Order: sequence, then C-alpha cells, then structure tokens
Amino acid sequence: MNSTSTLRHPRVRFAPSPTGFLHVGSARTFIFNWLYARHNGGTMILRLDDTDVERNTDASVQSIFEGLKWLNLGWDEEYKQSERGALHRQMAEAILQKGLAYRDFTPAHTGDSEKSGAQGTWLFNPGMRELSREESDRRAAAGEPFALRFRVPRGAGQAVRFNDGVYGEQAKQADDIEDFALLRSDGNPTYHLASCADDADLAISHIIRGQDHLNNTFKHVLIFEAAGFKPPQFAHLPLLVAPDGTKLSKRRHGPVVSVTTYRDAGFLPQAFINFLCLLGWSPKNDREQMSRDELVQVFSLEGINRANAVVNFKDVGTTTAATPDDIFDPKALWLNAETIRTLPIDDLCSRLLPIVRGAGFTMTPAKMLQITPLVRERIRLLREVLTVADFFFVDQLAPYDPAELVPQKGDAAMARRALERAKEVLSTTEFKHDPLDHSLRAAAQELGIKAGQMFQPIRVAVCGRKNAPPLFETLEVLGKETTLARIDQALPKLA
RNA sequence: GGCGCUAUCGUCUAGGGGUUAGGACGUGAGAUUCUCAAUCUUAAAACACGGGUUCGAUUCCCGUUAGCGCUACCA
Repeated sequence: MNSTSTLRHPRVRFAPSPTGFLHVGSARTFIFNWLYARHNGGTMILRLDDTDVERNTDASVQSIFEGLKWLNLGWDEEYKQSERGALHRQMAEAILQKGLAYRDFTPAHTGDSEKSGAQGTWLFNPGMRELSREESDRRAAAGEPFALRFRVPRGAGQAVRFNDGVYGEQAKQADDIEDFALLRSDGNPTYHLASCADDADLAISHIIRGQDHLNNTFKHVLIFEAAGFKPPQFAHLPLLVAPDGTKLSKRRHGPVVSVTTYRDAGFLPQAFINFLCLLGWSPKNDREQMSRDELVQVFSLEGINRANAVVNFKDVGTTTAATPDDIFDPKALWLNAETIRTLPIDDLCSRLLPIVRGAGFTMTPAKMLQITPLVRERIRLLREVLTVADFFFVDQLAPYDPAELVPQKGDAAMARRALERAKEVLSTTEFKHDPLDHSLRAAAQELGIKAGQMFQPIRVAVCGRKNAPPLFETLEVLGKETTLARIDQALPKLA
C-alpha cells in the first residue's frame, strides 16, 4: 500500500490485551479509532495483543468481544498476535543481524528487588551491550538463555522524534531511553516488538491509543526505523481518570470501569458511545447529543484534548449499596435518558420487554407497548423500568404505608370518602383517559375536595406509592378489574 | 530520583493578546402539572501561582506548584 492510498484509506487498529474485562478507557480508544476509520473511509482492525501468555485469560477475551459486540460498531479485519510469532521473531532477527540489538545474558530481575533504591535510571546491563558477536553467538549456541535488547544509540546526543496527531512535535534524547527488550529469555516477543512488527505488517497507517504509550512511542519509532519501516502516524488520547485523579482501576473503583456494567444497567450503546466521545474530545460547536452518523461526520483528531478527563462518579466504598447515581457520571445518565426519549415507542418497548421478563414477570408485548409511553420520560436507564413501573407487573402490591393514602391537607376520612366514591364511579366508567378524567373530576367536585385530593388516594391504592405516571393513563392500562380490586384492598387500611 | 505530558466553573468543555470568559451536566430558585418525570425561565459557579514580553495577558515565554504517565524479559 503506497502512501497516497494510505492517506485516503487509513488503516487503524484497536489492540487490547486480554488480561481483564473491557475497560471504559479501552472502549473509548476503540470508538475513536472506529470513528477515525469511518470518517476517512479507512479500515478498522481488531487485533488481540495476547503475547503475555501468563496473564491472558479466555474470560477476558470473552469480555472484550462481549463489550465490543454491544457497542455494535464492528470492524473489518481481525488478528490474533499469538498466531504471528514467526513474524515477530523474524523482525527481531533482522534487527539483531543489523547489529541494532544484542543478547543480554543477565538473569531476569526478580521483581521488586530494585524497587526501594533511589538510584538513577537504569539504561542497560553493563558488559552485555559490548559483548563480541563471537562470544554472544557462542553462548547462545550453548543454550544460555538471553533477552534480546535494542541497542539504543548512545553518547551521540541523538534525539528520537515524531509528530503526534494530538500532542504535536515530540522529541526525546536517545540517552534517556533504556535498552528495552525485544525478546524475552523464553523466546517470546515483548509487547514493543510484537506490536511494531504487526503494525508494520498490517500496514497500519495511524496508531491511535492511550497517552500512557506516549513515552513508549520513542521506542517504537526506533524499532520501526531499525526494521526499515517508516513509522506510522501516531495520535495519543488523554487518559480517563477517577474523580480523585488516579487511573481508573477495577480494584479501586469497582464495576464503573467495566463496559458490561453499563450494558447491564440499561445504557443504550449509542448513549454510552456519545458519553465516551465527550470525554477528551469536542466538536467545538457546543453540540453534545450526537447520533453515530453525526459523530462519524464531525470526528477529527484536532478536536482531541491533551488533559486527562475525569469520569465523574461518586467514589463509594465497597460496603455501600451503590445506586446508579453513585456509580455513573451524571452526564452519562442524562445522555442515556435523552437517548431513551428519542427512541420510537416500539423500539423502546422491544428493549424493555426482555428486561421485564428477565426479572421474572409475565408480560405480553401488547401490554408492554401500552406501558412504554408511561415510562419513557421517567427512566434514565432501561433497567429502571422495573422500579418505575413495578405495579404494572405484580399481581399483589408490595406493602405500603397507609398514611400515603391520605391526601394533602386531608385526613384518613377524606381518603376513605374519596376511595369509596371512586369505587362507585369507576365501576360504571369506561376505562379510557377522557371518561376517567371526567368522572373522577366530577366526583371530586361532588365531594367538595380538590382534584389532587381525589387522585392521590387512588394513585397510592393502585400504584402502592405517591410518585407514579399520570393517573388516567395508568388506570387505563391497569384495567377496571385490577383497579377496583386494589381500591378494595386499600380501604381496610384506612380503618 | 530521571524523562515526558497536562493545568478554564464541582464535572465535561468552547474560546482566545482587548470578551459581560460561552455551552452542557449537576446544584439552587421559580413556572407548569393530579403526584413524579418531562418541559420552560432563572441563579450561583472557572482562567492554579509567580515572573517576564506587551499599551494591554486568562491567552505567548520562563519558572513554581500540583496531577498524571513512563521508567519490567506487563501491555
């Protein structure tokens, strides 16, 4: 692929390593890559960077696919890094042959042995860099284990440079870069090597990834050049952090950082995508709610910020029972609520139905279709249908405080009279909005009480609580039989 | 410690040498309504600090501070 066609048809990739569930930060990286590809008529590639055999898990692979599937954005090509080992070793060999890498026979560090020391930066293991080719070959042939390290140019005051699509011109003295490993002593490639080898082989034109890789990029530029490739275009994304400014982590911050948490709570993928796009990127025209197509249309690297973005959830301890208001960013909730309101009733209905049934209720599509308009403006998350519309689903209302039946500026006697009268009136009224409206208002007038004082006892009697959807619509869906039965059950509570 | 990145309302952000520093979420108040929600109106709320450059700096430069990242034979 020549540079002209690359310019017109960029090839981007999302390369997660399957060492955990799909993180919201990773999801955003995927989305930005996808948006860039679609905006520019390019190719989106999914590559599983599974070179860390120790930490990879199938569950993680599952979680990543599950999450991406839910996002419903798709990709054009798919690869698995572990199946491309030959390619990686080939590039390592090529770099070694050019003398740009060397074998390091020093045993691997045991871990935190070096942690406590406040010594300067480690750059390379003394003696290994200068090992003669003959001795290096001899020891390797003898079976002595070694790591292959990149021979970073030293002492020449040389700088490594690249132009980042977000952070601009970047330069770093080669003398500040350590001789990083290309191959581990078990022969497996490191992330740096495998990533660059694959990016080169797959002709990736733009690498869009988290800013935590900004420093690594100098190493990658070195690898690309050593292997004879022109480095791709880089663009680094600001990180997503917790309210306390620290990196989002499952251990510290709980399920908020997992994409499936959003899915399971009842986010719409579109709203979730919209929310993530607004963290660290802006269309710069005050637009916030955007459809997928609009996002594709306006997305550009120029709109990406350089400062980290806070995902604004409440940092509740693991002991507290977390509510949606605790664990989700208010903006995410608002965006989801807005998106729900834009959904056609039948669409929303078909998303709600499985949730209601999944909670163990029997529900017909026809009845759900009647309920849907009553909850549409009252839920921020699809799952909230279960708490907002519970009284439509249950046979028996959960116990409620009889005091709720008593209207504003009224007493139990007033509630009784209202309910008694309602019973009579409703038994002869057609259960449609307008007739219900007329007869109940008339009844209130007869009793000499305000409409609100008439409605509240009825609402509580049929819904089991004060806050509910509008009364007439509710009664209409509930039907005469259920309504009268619930009023009958309420009356004794006022005795 | 070394290297790098960053800094506008509580949060996400727009802006940019001269502005009433704009929008959104959230929060407060009010309107509307049969409650809730939705909707509408409205209020409070920001340029981290110190030096330059300049007629003028929130904007440009330097420094300080703070935060973050990298500093593994993790990715």
